[in-house]
Order: sequence, then C-alpha cells, then structure tokens
Amino acid sequence: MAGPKSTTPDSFRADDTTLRQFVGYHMKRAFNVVQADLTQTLKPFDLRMLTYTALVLIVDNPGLSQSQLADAMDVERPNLVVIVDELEQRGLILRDRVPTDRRIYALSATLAGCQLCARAVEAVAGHERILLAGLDTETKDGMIAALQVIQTSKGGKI
Amino acid sequence: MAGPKSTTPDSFRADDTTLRQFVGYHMKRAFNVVQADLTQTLKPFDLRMLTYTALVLIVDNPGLSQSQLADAMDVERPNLVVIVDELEQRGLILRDRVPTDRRIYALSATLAGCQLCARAVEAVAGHERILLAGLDTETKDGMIAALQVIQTSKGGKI
DNA sequence: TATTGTTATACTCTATAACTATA
DNA sequence: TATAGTTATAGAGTATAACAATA
Repeated sequence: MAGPKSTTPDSFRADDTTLRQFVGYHMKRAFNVVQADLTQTLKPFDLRMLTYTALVLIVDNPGLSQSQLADAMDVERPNLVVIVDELEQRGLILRDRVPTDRRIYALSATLAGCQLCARAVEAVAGHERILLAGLDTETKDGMIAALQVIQTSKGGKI
Repeated sequence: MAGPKSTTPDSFRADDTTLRQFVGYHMKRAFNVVQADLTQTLKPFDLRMLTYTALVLIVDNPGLSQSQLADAMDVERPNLVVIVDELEQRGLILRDRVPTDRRIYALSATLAGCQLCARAVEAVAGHERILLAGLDTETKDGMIAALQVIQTSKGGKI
C-alpha cells in the first residue's frame, strides 16, 4: 500500500483529510470493509449479505411473515421477494400459507436451511472476531450500542 | 409504527432478533438511517453522498489526483470518473493537467464549488447534530474511533 | 513495464407505482 | 378500505476488463 510516487502532494490517505468529516463518511468506509469481508466469508456457502441475513432471521424467528422480515431487514417488500424466492428455490426455507389469514406466508427454515445457517453463522463469527480484533470488548459493545441508537432515531428525523 | 394486527407471532422488530446478529447487520441499518438523512439534507444542493464527499475532499485537499481521491473515498477509479465529470460540468471543480506528469489531473474547487461546499457542510453538520442527539460526546467519539479501527484493519483481512 | 484516466459492461442493491388476492 | 405479496421498472452504487496516453 505504498503511496504513488507522483509530483502531486503526498498521497492523501483517508486519515489525512481530517477537516470537515461527517459520520456517514466513517460509517461507509467501515461498512465497506465489513461487507467485503462478509462477501468473501459467505461465498463458499453461496450466500450474499442479504440472503444470509434473511436466512438467519428466518431460522431464529420461524413463522414470521415477509413484511415482518422486510421490516427487520430494512428492505422494501418488493426487494425482499427475490431474496425469499432464492432461498425457497434452494430448498433452504418454506413459504407456508397461514389458514387464519391467507394473505400471509409464514416463513420457516428447512433442515438444510438450518444446517447451512449454522455453518455460515460460525464462519461469519470467526471472521468477525478477526476483523474486530483491534477493538476491546468495551469499545466494540459501545459501538454497537451507538449504532442501535442511531437506528432508533430513524422515526425522529427532521 | 404500530405492528400489524396479524395472527402470526407479534411483529418482529429488529431489536427482538438478538440471536446470532453480526456487526454488519447493525452497521448497515445505522448507515441506512444516516444516508437517508444525508440524501434529504443534500437534495437542496443537488448533491448526493458521493458527489458531496468528493467535493469536500477536493476543497480541503486542492491538487489531489483522481486516484488519490478514489482511494480516499474507497471507490474504484472507473466509478469516480462520472462523479468528477458531474462536479466539473457544474463548474464546481477544475481538472488541471500537471506539467511534470501529464497523466495526472490535479483537482481543485472553483469559487462556486467552495461556496456550495461551505453551505452544504453547514447543513450536514446541523442535521448530524440532530441525528446523533441521542449520543453523548464520549459515545459518539468512541464509535467513530472504532469505525476508523475497522477501516484500518482492511489490509489485514484473511 | 507500470500508472492515470477512461470506456464499456454487468451485477447488485434500492425505490416506486401498480396489480392480485385476501381481509 | 386496507394489507400481504407480487410484478415491472428505473435508478443508484459497485466491480472488472481492456484501452490510450504517459511515465
């Protein structure tokens, strides 16, 4: 990662541009790193971040509807359809009609889905441990708590 | 934001699915909120997050090259071209050839670019203050520091 | 040979409107 | 009328290969 030997001012690392930064800048850069790592980690399982997140949520919350899943994932319902389609076609989840309200699909994981999920979760946890090795537990927990507070402030936006 | 009155299990808020979450999940949700707010804030200036970030970095670091800017923004060079194009066509920045290395463009902001940047930066700062009102200074700084550590661990990925 | 900027391209993610079937 | 799921579609953002000009 040596800087280019150009005649322009010495290479601008992101850290040098300390003036007038905004949280979105740091969040995006950090998220890029996390997502790139996640993409690599999930590749052997043929999962992306979205399909992985959906699968974990379905395994952990059997019976939830697509609307509820879309809400939990912060994704628009139309965009969730293709994600659920993919998981269903691979035999990882089931779409069951709810007799008392036939508009709703109750989502649940198959045995294959649970097994794939378990392996993927383990892999992700392992990679995350490496990725966050530079943070002590207190700092990490503080960051996650702060991220959750920001999430929550969604409704209170101007 | 009342949950749907369905016969399926009570609405799953994201906060209920505490099992087996991963940082990417929290980072994405929080980033969604920040970016949505940023998009709204920048709309009056006809800027997006990417064009705003590029403009601020050029204003604060006059003379940097497109490669350096792409590196600072964590964007691939080909994708930066259209961003710089847009700013140049709007008369906000200049692309100047460097005599000592004619491969490079030295980027700098015009007066109009500096003025628009100043107004946009102020608006963003104001919105950010509201968005992060739920966090005390210590928590906020801790989060940003943690995000920067994650950024840095990019090179050390497995 | 390597680097800067560029074009072309494809893929993913996101956002909106409109439809159906059920309630 | 309202909601769940769906379709279609358009727009961002992202990633890769290949090229011309320059070093």
